[in-house]
Amino acid sequence: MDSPVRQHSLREHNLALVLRRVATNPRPLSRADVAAATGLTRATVSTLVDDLVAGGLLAELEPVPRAGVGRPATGLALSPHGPCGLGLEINVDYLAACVTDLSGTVRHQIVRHVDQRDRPAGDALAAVAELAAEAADVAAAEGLPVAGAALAVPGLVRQNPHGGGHVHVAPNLGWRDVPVPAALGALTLRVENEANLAALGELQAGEQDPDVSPSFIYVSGEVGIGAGIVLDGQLYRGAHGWSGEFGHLTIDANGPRCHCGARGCLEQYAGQDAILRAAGVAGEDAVPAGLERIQRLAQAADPAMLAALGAAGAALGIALAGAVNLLDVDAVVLGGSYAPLAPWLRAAVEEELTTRVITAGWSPAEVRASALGPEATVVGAAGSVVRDVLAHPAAWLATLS
Amino acid sequence: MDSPVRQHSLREHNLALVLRRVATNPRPLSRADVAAATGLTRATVSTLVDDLVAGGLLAELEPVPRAGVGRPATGLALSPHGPCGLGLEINVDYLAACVTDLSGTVRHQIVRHVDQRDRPAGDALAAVAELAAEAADVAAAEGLPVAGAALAVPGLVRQNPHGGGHVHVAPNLGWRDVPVPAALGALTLRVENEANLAALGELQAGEQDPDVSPSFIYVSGEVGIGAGIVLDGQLYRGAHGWSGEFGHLTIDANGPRCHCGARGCLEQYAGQDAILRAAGVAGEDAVPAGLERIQRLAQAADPAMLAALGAAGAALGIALAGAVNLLDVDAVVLGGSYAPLAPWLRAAVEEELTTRVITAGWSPAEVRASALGPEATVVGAAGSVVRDVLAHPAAWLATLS
DNA sequence: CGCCGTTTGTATAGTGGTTGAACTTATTAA
DNA sequence: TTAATAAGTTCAACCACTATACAAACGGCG
Repeated sequence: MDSPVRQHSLREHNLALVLRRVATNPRPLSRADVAAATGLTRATVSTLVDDLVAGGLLAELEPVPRAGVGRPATGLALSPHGPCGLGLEINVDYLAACVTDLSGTVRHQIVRHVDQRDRPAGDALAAVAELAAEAADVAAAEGLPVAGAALAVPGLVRQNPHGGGHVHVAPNLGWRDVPVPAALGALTLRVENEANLAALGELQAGEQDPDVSPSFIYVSGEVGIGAGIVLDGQLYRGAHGWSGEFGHLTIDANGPRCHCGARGCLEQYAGQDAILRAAGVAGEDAVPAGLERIQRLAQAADPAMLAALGAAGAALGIALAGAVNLLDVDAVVLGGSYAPLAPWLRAAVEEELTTRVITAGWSPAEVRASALGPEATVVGAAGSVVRDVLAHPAAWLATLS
Repeated sequence: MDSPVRQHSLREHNLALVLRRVATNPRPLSRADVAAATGLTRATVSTLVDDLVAGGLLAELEPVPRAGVGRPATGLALSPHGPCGLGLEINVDYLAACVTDLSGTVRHQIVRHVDQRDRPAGDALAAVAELAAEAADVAAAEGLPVAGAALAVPGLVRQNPHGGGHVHVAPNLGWRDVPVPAALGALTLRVENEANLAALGELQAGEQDPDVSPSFIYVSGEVGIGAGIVLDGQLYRGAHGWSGEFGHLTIDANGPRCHCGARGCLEQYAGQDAILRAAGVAGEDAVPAGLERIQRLAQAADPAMLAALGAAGAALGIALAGAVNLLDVDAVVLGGSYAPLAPWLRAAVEEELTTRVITAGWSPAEVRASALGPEATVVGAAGSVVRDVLAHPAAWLATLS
């Protein structure tokens, strides 16, 4: 932030400005449109667009015959052959990889169902590297250069500045102090918390107007409960990258003991295990287990399960109300396994938000289910790579020459 | 954010860059020092500094005989005759005003003890305008041009973009839907929540290294409990400016009813009235009342009061632990009336933070008492005006010509 | 069918801000 | 007195933008 600004930075900024305009607009824009929207002159936009087209980020479309009089405009859109992002995910019972292009479209996706709990961390990392290589091959076959990779891990992660990092602890994977390499082959690899990347996925899916900066909390209810916090259109990572440890907000100071050592953590009320326990179906070796079990029973209107979900929703609502009071966000997104359960959780969550959020009367926070559902994480991971390219096109162009 | 960047913006940025360097450095810097620190060339720094000196923001000091060889450097420092900020505060039992110069030094301060609870909002605003005029006269007498004014109100405020705003509700003042004018005479007036401005004051007081961006939560325990959130060195205001409604975080979902309509809000455990009640001295017409009463009893080691403060600290700690889990901040600042009570609160707060914050083992959040104490709010208000000038010197220079 | 008006996109000169190198100034060390 | 050193200034060059003029590609109209 404390860097001087030279002529060059100016160009970098304006390249990004033009690219973002085209990227966030649902329909193709002409150079003249971009000029009008950004406030730059048509001449400047032309030279900027030339660079972006030469760098393979933008593509010129066939000039469509325009409605009114005058010379028809050549449409500009994100290049379908531009750099793509590689998203990777390690989770409790599966590994996943996906490739998204510049527009955020998923071009390829692989999910491998493998239980990670009994495996050493090294094996999981090796397996995900294999998956990544597979995905990279697909990208290469489609002629997409890969800009980088992002790996989602359900745990506390310290990111290194130039890729790689360190997983301090991932309780549900049984990981502790696992180093993550800075690169997969030639690709730099960013590690990040699962919920953060899912929140980014949600942000991208919801982005319409380039002038609006949404603020929301994405709650990811997997086996643990995490949250990704988006403030003014930006993912907030925290001072050490450990923001969003939502599962251990206190619901009742004297509540049941949590594995973290404290008492009455949210996870003890709204975690998957807690819901099953509250519904009286824990410990049974019934198939299906976990989320699916909950969903089946809820769909069958099992009274115990409906009550359990109501209680979980209330606890979730109390925690979310605290977060909204603190952060004044517009919306709360129920993600991860909460997304399919949203129909049964929403009422309780909304009730708590209404009574406990002090500003609810003026501008109530919206409660919505994640648009992407459980795929939000991998897609968000891949999207985060693409997002970086779109935000700093000059850096990408520099790698080409 | 979506504005194009012309040559002019470049200069604006670099003017701010140079000014910030000089402002945040404890000792005078030479042009050459600034060039080395910022990465700009000496030539560029020279022209920038010329503008800043001409605009009355920087002053050249007498060239001190330097230690080593070479031409002695002319020191640069913030001008003592530069623009100053006017801070105003309306609180339950007093009005305050203060004037701070560019360096943040308080040049003048007035406190008027008047109970606001029985007065109409208009009267309080008129009285504070009078105070502001008085302070502005003092500034004029000292030859300080006033850059603007900021008014702190203990309530929910909507800011208008160009000054003024609307107080939706300020429960402890008995205000509801009170409009605040956009200007006091010729001065634009910004309205803001009390805790936010106090947090800014704390931020300024703690600023040493220009390359470090602190993140902390400032808890202001006045009659109500508010919080100011500073993330990466920036005050976070929220989507509508309503962040930091700390007093209504839930401590116990089935706890005592709060005047906000919910149950078990933090204010019912750690508010001034709650502490007095818990110590068994509420309702008595003893003198002194309120904070002073609490302080006296605590100093006298009254067992009931010590227990009450311990309980309040624990509740505060639970709420703060939630905030730290969510936001991953470095520090928690006990401000407002919590500052003088910090000796009796700290242990309980720290205990809860240690057990309930999941990352406490890796990087525990620091708990500290506010450096400025109860003056943080007015001083922060005045400082926020100065801060704007320092952050956007070009805007100030433009007003001169 | 040809001309005009309209809009898009490009070319060219001009402007503002930064760089880099040379130069001046002020001081210490020898 | 001279050499070395560092601070600050001057000036040509450069780069990215703006403004203006112009070429290109279309519809509308007589």
